[in-house]
Amino acid sequence: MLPSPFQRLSCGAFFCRDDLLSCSHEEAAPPRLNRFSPQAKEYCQMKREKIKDILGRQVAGGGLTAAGWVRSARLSPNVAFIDLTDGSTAGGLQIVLSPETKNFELMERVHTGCSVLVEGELVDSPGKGQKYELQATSLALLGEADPEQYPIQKKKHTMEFLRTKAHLRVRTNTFAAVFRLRSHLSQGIHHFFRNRGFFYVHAPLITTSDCEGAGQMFQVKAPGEQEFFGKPAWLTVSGQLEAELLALGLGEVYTFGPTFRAENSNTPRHLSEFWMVEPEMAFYELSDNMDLAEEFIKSLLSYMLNNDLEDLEFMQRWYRKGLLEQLEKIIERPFERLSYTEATKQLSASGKNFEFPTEWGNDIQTEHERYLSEEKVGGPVIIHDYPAKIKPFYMRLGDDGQTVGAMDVLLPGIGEIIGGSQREERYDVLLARIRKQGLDEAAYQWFLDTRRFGTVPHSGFGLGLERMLLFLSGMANIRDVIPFPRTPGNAEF
RNA sequence: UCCCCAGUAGCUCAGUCGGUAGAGCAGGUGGCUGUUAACCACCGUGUCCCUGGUUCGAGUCCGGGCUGGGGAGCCA
Repeated sequence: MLPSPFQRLSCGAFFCRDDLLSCSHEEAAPPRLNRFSPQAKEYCQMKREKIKDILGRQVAGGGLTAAGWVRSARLSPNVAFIDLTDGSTAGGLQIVLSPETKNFELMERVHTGCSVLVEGELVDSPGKGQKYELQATSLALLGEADPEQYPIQKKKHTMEFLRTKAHLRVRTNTFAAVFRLRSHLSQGIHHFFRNRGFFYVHAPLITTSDCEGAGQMFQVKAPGEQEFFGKPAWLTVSGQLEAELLALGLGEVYTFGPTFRAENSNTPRHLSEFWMVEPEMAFYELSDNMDLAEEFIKSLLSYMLNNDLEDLEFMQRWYRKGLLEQLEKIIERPFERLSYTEATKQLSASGKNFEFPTEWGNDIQTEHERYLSEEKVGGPVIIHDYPAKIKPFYMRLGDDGQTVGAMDVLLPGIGEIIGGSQREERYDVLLARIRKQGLDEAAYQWFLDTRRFGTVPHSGFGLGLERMLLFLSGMANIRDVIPFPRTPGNAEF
């Protein structure tokens, strides 16, 4: 464990060891208090309380200790204010200091970005904008932030600028809210599947199956000439194939983890490293798959409204008007379902002057998706049963011999959020499709084995975590809903 | 990868006809008993993205490049 200048006492308060701050690692000596907090001993009277809990109190009154980062500070001779946040909640705690506050003079060094520890009494706030405020009895400055150098100012910054400060942007209201939403969304995913008896399985991230169906892959190499795994290996683009193996034994499973695409995609909706949820279910046909996908999205939105309404309200206020209403509408209404064939007919009949052709056999383009989900339906749309020739080998061939049991869920403003299919469970048909698409059947022997031995109908889909988060946060760029985005030419932090 | 747009102070931007740059915010100093985008006064701030060219003279015009953004493709 690294020596830290900050030590946490059993009471929960912090103090600073200046022997560690000055890097003279004296042993055994009783820890001396840091110059910023000569009175820190007294903070051991009380445990530090999270601002979320403080603001959630039924009534004011009583002493407490709060610690966090200064969002803004205002100082006059006889009164000073700190807007304090500790990440626990969207709101800040209003700290009021007076010359009677111990170490009031430290306020001259308290600026946006500083970390402080404050002891005081919680009172009803006479000011506007907050219910409670903390009347500080003492102040400790844990970490200064030179206002001439600290890049985050108490004003609006552009997302582009904050992206270059990804190590500090979590200290803004927006990014703290987004990352709390991200955490809740992840929890909501596990919640949904656990309630339905699905098992959480872990697919490998390193794979030796070239061509998992989706685009370019990152190659994995160890130092030296030899192939570390005995053959070329790559980072996975999907856990689907392995999830299928596990579903054909466990019944209903899901993976949830990072996945990697080496595509040179430069858009607000693509990452080189992103997180994907991939349920895979035995004994599910395509309609069951679509039912599950619809329930899944609705359940996630409900979960978020029930568990992190505050951050959603923040995002609605600053980033997307009408966000909550939009989410509630989606929960209430059935998703529109359209076969690919019907969809192309509607596109052709729309009277729109599309750039790309809408004849049967062509892929659905972004402009088509937007028309269907934003104009025609005005809500989520599921397109199913696509032409076989534009879809991968593992999708189940329909009785017509022309279509496969694929389905995409489109969300307004986002486009494709889910892609899935019923899997081809018939050995002969699957083998024929592998051969037809020019793939190496030997590399898929283990995959084919599941169809040779005890095969059953099964289905699954993949949902992009960041796209879901984009949708429910109202953020515009996918690079702003993952803490440290990886995109072509960019892997800082 | 293709198309379009942008790059000027710490941040957001303006900069006219080619004549060597200036606003707001942030910051500093002083003032102010309650602010919450605080307020009032004063102060400072520049590789005008890089590179080559045209010109007496380039932030401004032209070529090449880099970075960022938007759109498209690929996809989740």
